[in-house]
Amino acid sequence: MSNLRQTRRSLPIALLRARETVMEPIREMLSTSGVNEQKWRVLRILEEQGPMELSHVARDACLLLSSLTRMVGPLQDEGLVTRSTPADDRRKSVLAITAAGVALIQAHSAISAGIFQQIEAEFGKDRLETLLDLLEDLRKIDLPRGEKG
Amino acid sequence: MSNLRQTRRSLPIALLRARETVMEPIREMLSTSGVNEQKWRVLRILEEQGPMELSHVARDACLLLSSLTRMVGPLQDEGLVTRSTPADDRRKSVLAITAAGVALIQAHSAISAGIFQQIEAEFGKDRLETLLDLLEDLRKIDLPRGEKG
DNA sequence: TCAAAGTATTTAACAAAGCAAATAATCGCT
DNA sequence: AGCGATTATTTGCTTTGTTAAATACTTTGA
Repeated sequence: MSNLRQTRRSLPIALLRARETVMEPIREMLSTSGVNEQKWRVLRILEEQGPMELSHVARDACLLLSSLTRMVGPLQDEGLVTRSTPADDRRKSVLAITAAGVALIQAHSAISAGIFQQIEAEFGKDRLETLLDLLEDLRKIDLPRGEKG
Repeated sequence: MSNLRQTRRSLPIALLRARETVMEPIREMLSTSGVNEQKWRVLRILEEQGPMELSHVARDACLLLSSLTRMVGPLQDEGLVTRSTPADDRRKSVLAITAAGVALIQAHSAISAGIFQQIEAEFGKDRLETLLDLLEDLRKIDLPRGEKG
């Protein structure tokens, strides 16, 4: 009945648009790197957190496990990661970044840092900190997850 | 303060993860709607802003124009949008949501509002407002765009 | 009026990711 | 040993990203 013309702000769209803004220069940087956005995320996560199980990498990189599985082969072929099976649980598969993978990230670290600094300069250091805090906290909220089935 | 953790916080990944958190229940909602995330965005934008040129819809929905073009046919076939060519400039193509499209959105508006309310309750109303403000401002910053060529 | 330049959209082709369902290998527990 | 749960892989299909080129229309200016 009540038809309030609610141009209510949409959190999903706001997040998407902000991400597009930030990713534009990063995508440009990656266009000369030989890896795409998803592979870049995987490498960064492995570099920061060390060897990890596939499912944990998928969770942290926001990738489906099946998508991650599919890209591991190419990543190995490019010499950027290695995989191994821990003896204590042979269902698992542990991914680790190679020296070449680290080198790839470091080769772009200057540009990457420059982009981040520009964002910081344009946006303000404390506001950026606040934003990062809020985003991390948002990640932690407990929404009722739909159990399919 | 302690310098235990060296992990630098990544804005792109933080944005992506926050978005995944928010989108999870929304994707579940959409799984019964017959439209995917992208189509949902297009319909919401048309519903809120009225008939719009394709390129403007693409910009607001964070879609490539070619991707949007590709989905217009199916959206028409499903009876959710109509397109027309304005007489004053026949290069353009204007998209408008149909009654069925509005009905589709309204059929899920209760669930959608519920999700948003839960986010608000878990996260806090003013922090959410702050987050939305920051995200919108981030969108406005002027990063040096790479001119390819 | 006509050609050139500009704008809006379309099309095509390939790589890649989402998604869902089936399969396999392994582990924990009884 | 055997059963159910966990972890990962595979597969088939759909969709989008991406790039480049083509098409259709409009504007500009000689």
